[in-house]
Amino acid sequence: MTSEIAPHLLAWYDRHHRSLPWRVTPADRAAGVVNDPYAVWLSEIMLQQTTVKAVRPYYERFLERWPTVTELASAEDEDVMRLWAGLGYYSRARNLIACARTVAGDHGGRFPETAEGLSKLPGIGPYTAAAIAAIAFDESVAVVDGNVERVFTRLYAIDTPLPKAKTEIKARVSEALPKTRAGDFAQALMDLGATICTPRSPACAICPLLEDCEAGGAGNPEAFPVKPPKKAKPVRVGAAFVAQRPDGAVLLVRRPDKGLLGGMRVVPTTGWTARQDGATGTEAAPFPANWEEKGQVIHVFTHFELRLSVFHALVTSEDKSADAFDTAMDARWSDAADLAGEALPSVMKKALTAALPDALRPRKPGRD
DNA sequence: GAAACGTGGGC
DNA sequence: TGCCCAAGTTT
Repeated sequence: MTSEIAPHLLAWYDRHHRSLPWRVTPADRAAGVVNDPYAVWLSEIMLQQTTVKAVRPYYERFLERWPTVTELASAEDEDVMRLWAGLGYYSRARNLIACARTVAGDHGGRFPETAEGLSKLPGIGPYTAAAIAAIAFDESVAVVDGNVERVFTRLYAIDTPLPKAKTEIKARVSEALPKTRAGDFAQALMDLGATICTPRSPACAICPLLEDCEAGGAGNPEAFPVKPPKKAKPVRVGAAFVAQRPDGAVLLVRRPDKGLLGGMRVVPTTGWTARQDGATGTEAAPFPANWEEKGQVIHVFTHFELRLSVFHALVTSEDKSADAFDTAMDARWSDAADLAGEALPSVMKKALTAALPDALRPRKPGRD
């Protein structure tokens, strides 16, 4: 029998859609307002594994600073990393730059209009390609993200563990696709997942798809989706060294493009290997100075917990060694007043604050 | 297919 | 407090 999912869902979406800065409302769309593919792309990249609440201010700042993909393509890499700082998953920012330059350079400043074309661009995988194609170009494609996985495993009580269940989920979404309003359908599914069909305590009583839903009918929606067990999170140990000049400037280096915190600014650190012992003291300092331990920072990454011992030293003119810290790691002194605006990941903001409580205040920190 | 890759918020 | 989670992609 014909699925009633799309009509039920779209009727609900017309009344209850969320208002989001990157979104054209159903009413606007009906009035002929079109989505800006650049805005859709930017929001989709930022929203990967990231909450709407966290994304909103970043999205606004990016769009104001770089209103078009061509302007973003011309941006300095480090300026992009600065504005991305704190949002996490920094390879997204590096891929954002690469993608903008490809679109500007190879596609005349226009995004490809199909999921297939979009998926060839850096940072755009199966989900994002489908989402942009549906939302910006109204291509009729299945847009499957974590929300959609949750909604559909519940609708059909799919108990195959993720990610193996993805094939069946995608097939079910495809057969539920409406003939029109592909973008609204995708966004409606995500809104439903975010506001009604939530991971815990879903609001089945007010769900527009309750009569279509197997798990909802059975009263066990929280049994879905089935996920594989998680692995234990190892602890890693290291040290961070905050070198400061008498004028307050702090020595920063740049992380390599690939890997953890790639392309971001940090103070000199030891490696963060899996070892539990060893170089967490001044013997691992980047150069000799009057290092003093100021505290410890614990920061939890996706796949390990980091315990960082934070050292501080006032570097005088006699400490030539600090200047010898050369361009291989792109080292430079950051003025005290500039520090808060640097491309510092959150873990490094914690470390700096541990050494210098006022270091990241917008105004110049306290004199020495 | 599994592992790497950030962060802040909710309960 | 600690675990889970959020519009995934890349290698």
